[in-house]
Amino acid sequence: MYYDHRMTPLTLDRLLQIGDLFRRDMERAFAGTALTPARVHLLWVVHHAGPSTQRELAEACGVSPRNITGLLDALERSGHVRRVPHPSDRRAVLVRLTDDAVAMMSRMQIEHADLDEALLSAVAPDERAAVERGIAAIAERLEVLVARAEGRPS
Amino acid sequence: MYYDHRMTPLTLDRLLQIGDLFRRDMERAFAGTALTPARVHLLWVVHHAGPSTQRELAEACGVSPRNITGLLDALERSGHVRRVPHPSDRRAVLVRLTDDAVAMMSRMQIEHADLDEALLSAVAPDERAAVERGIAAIAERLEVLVARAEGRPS
DNA sequence: TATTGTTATACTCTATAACTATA
DNA sequence: TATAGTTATAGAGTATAACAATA
Repeated sequence: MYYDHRMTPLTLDRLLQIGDLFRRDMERAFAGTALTPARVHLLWVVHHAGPSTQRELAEACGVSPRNITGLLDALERSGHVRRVPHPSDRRAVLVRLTDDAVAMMSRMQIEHADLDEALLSAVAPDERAAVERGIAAIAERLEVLVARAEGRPS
Repeated sequence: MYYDHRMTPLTLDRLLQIGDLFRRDMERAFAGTALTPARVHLLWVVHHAGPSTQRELAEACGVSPRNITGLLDALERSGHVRRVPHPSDRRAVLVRLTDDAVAMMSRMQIEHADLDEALLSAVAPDERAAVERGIAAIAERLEVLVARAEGRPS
């Protein structure tokens, strides 16, 4: 929560507020279950990438391999993923969603798209295309600025 | 990181990506110091609210009072805040920024506004007003949806 | 009796470093 | 020698519950 509560918040504050609201809502939605935002994100990555090694998942999530081990331990206990042997590399494992998890992620993907639509419907119809373009442009600009600050000019 | 990497990401994915990029950049910027995103956010709240009780800060940050105790312990050790006696309630303390922290937060506020401008300058000038309106509308809509989901119809 | 903040405890997310088993 | 994943260790953020001092 890095946003401000002044009379007229900066657009950047609004953008940060959106991320926080989303995360908080996800935590609430999964309260009492084994799922957390980090674990759901990992499921999301596996859902879209298909069976993957832990190394690949660490890369895709932008976290350390060790962190993936811990998240997967929890997701395996809760029955959302299985670790199966890699067919050609006995060091590695392939992470797969269970059938239940596949069904859950499919539902979640639909809800995600529904939420996207519900949010965009708050925009004036004749401005919607501009808003979608603008948000994409802002995200891309920020990506460039962050990459530059990290010293890897993209 | 709840966004997707498909060819044409949903606008919602872009919005979540923006929040993650911002947080990651802040972590990088403060690496090696005592500051973290949660602590900076707390400084930000104190900077804007003025001297406050821990109870008030917990409310403003949306976290437990116990959590504020821990964040303030670290910020006091690092010389960013002081706890001073409350003038009329001997149970409570007033949290104040140190002079150094005030100076730092003032600089940060300027940088924050500069970043806001840098991001919006990525938007076509004739669409900028629509994009600002649209993002505000999306944030407000999401706030309503989350409040409803939490069972406190706003 | 209610409130402010702390101590006690616990869980999650995260990281680095050292180690094992394989390549 | 390099890579995939785990064990060991540690720090940060978060929560609830029990407690002290004060209101």
